Amino acid sequence: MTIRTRFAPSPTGYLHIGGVRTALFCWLFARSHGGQFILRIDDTDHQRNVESAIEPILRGLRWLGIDWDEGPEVGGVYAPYYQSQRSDKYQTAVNELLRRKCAYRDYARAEEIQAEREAAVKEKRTFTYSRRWMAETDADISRFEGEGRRCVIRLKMPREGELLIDDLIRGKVIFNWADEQDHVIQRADGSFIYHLANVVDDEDYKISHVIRAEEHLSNTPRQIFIIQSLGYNLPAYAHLPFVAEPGSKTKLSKRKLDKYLKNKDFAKLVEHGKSIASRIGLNTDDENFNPVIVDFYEKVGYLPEAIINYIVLVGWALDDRTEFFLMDDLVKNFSLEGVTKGAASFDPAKLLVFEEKHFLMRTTAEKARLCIPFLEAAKIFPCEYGDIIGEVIEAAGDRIKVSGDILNFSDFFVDDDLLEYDKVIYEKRVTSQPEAINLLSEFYDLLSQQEQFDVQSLENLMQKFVDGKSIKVSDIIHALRVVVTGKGVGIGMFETMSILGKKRTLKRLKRIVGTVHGSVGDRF
RNA sequence: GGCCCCGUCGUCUAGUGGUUAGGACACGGCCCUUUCAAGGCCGCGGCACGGGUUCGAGUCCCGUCGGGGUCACCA
Repeated sequence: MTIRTRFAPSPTGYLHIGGVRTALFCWLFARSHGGQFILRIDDTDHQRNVESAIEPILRGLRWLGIDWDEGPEVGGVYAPYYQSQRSDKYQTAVNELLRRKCAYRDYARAEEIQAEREAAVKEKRTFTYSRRWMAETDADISRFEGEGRRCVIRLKMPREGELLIDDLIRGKVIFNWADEQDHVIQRADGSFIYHLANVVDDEDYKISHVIRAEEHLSNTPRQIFIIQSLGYNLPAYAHLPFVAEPGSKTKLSKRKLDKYLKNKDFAKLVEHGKSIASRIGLNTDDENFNPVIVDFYEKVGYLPEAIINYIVLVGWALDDRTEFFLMDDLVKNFSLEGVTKGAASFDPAKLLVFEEKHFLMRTTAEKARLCIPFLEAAKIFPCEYGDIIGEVIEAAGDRIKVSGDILNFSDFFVDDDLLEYDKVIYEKRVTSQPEAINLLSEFYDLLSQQEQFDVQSLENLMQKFVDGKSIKVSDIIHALRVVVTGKGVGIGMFETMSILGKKRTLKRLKRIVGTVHGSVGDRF
């Protein structure tokens, strides 16, 4: 049997991180068995703007390396892959269900059904529709229509017996048919409900394994009823636990950002993302600028393989020690048996660890290629010092974990006369230190006579300088850092000067100690 | 509330009757240190509870408790 799985997103306009996990597991299962992965758009209830609402989803999946064999933009033998374009198939199925008396026309008004439901709740019993407005004969139909009623089509569910589902992840799950409702499958306006469309599509597309989130487990019986009624092939089911909120078991939701921000690690993730996004002119107030949505990571410069590596481990494990995976490793090793049953919460801190590991694996040239777009977006590139980017990246080492982090080192690329200073740090390290300017001034003179500008020579020079004055390196180096880089933190000071070179280092120093041996200038 | 699912360190997990319950992240301490990272070493920390079954239970059974999902003319 050919393994065929599918991921069926609704056109919501964004790709949820939990959706990614589901899609990834479906994709991995198909790929690891030499099968096919199908993408289908569940747009039965959305009429407008479908194209713009699925674009972010398709782009997100592609960015992550999750490609589809059949579906939007690639077509396939069972096209179309949009539910909105398959109404004729659904109508045929509904007619057949009606013919086989597995479904019926129901003329109840919404309030009438509601009244029955409320009565059941009041009497504390399971609600079971009386089928009072069920029409199975032409006489019934004309009578109800004579009363001005309109009908929906409902499933005529069994009212006794059990259903056993053998789920690949949960094992055997038993449902009582009597607990199930006569669900609507076609609305009064003629449109179709998800459950019906879903089953018809899975049959038509020859889906062998339905791998989806756990929230669908409860509505599997009604789908199996349709499958059995129509004589379709029963797919294998695998219900995945969902991705939960940080530190909780509740399903992760895009709309609860405010709540998640109370989590320290989550807040840090957002903060970090915002600091990058704001520098490249992105609107960080956009509701989709949110770590629950995949777009966030792409915008800030995360590596897709890091997201994949992290998210696959939320609810799946190979063994007791292997954590680092590339896509190929996953295709080789993935199996549904490794999927865990409990909901697993999203851990922003651990995600960042995977990002770091994957980023550090890249060569300097690759990192540069990833970082440059951010410098361009921040209008720092193109610039005349562009060729030192490789040196900066190497010196920065793991201080750059995400491509956008290169912006923390933009001071290397700005014009020496336009360097901006962190006022607070400047005050602390220079203005409020009486000796600072004099020391820097003397060091400036030494530097200007220095030929060798490599790290070791500069370090030796500094050592000699402080030894001669009976002070410590730390008594001057902080002031030196602010003056040369504008910041209080950064890569090693001698590396910094070495990368900038003698000319630029002196130029920057001179802005502050320009009035040699003089007082603090009113530079800003 | 009915039905269904789930329950190992704070978090992600390994564990398929006999383990000093393992790893990773986070956290704490020490070392290193010109800042920030990183790195090295050490440490804290868990089988939800109660009954069974068994020579022996995190692992099997029952119950309790806790968490979650679902009960739409949403998907």
